Amino acid sequence: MEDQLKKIRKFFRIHRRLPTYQELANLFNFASKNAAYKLAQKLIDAGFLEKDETGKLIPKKLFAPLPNSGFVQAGFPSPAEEELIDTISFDEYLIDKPESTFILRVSGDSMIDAGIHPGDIVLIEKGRTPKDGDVVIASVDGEWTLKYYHKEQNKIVLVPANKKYQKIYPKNSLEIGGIVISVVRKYN
Amino acid sequence: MEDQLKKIRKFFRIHRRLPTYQELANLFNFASKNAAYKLAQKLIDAGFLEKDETGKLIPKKLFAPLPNSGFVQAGFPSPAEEELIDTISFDEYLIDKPESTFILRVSGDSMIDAGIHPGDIVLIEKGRTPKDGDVVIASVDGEWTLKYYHKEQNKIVLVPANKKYQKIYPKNSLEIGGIVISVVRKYN
DNA sequence: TGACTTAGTGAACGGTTGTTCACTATACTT
DNA sequence: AAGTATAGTGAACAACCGTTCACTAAGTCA
Repeated sequence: MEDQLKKIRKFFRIHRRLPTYQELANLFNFASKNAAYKLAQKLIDAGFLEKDETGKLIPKKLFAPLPNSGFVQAGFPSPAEEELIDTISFDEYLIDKPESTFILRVSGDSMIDAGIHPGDIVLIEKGRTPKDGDVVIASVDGEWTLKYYHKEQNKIVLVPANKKYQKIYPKNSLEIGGIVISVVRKYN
Repeated sequence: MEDQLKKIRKFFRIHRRLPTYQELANLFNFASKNAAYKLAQKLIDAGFLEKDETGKLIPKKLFAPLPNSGFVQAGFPSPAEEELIDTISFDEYLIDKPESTFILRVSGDSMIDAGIHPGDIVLIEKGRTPKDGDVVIASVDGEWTLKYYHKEQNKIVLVPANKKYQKIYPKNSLEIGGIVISVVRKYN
């Protein structure tokens, strides 16, 4: 089943859409569309694909799981090996709840020691209760900044990841805009 | 034209595929498919969309540009505003050349001061000549590691972004696996 | 052995697909 | 005022769409 998904993902990567049943049949050298239809149905039942209300195949939210392409120091994984260039959909990998997730570009270096640099893009999910240690976007003195969310004996502390800045003990109200669920950086 | 793209992107986000011409017509309250057809053709000519060899619409590589959702410190951008949850395709944003890009998970902390942490995912493009200051994946003593690529009077130096480690002056052969074009980190 | 599941073939269906053509109404030039 | 783009209508075309049905061959299990 993994092999079949691999082929379909490859089609998806190349054509930027999922195949029709005829195309699916060609992909697997089936003489009949129906074989493809049944295969697709099986993959749908197994939760790997989805269908439109019009019957068209569409990618599941988590269509392509992250390929286990090995660790950097463990010998060089050849990208020529098909499996490694198997597309992952970063969209679906990064975003669980599209309706409550949004994007910000980071300015300032207050979280630089947490690996969040100016110019990076952060994905923020709102409406979730922050856990101790989460990176949150919070309103401090009318300005929104990124900080670690910590608790010290039942009191909330906002901690920057940069020695240049100080911890913040919010006095009255503390507004949390959301918690940072991922960081994306692109060079050049 | 931006408004029209917005509607199409919204359809794409919801349905996980681009509309047919009939659906496009419904989307814009056109009575005729042909109006949609012409609109699509215009957007294709302007470089915002693409067509299959079968005529179907497919997303451009850079289909949805990154929404300019403002900087963190510049007042809180409300995600309720439609435009902000306008999907960006991270895939297309991050990956220019799918055929020569692959994914690695980072182990080790040799680039931690560059904001590349253990567990992060790096996107690597192979076959490109590194520029001074690029982060590259290089083979050092038979092991692959991430390092800054620098030149000191015509000689190549591999510089880690962590004071714990030392610069490497490669003696004979130096194998560059590719250059890091982006970093993706997901929390939890 | 015999019953049952699974995987694929092949044909058929009504509806939808992308595309083209001829036509109309509105707006923008000069 | 006349001419010309631009935007949308409506109908038509063959080709293809998803889906269903009846059937076959191979494998599995008891």
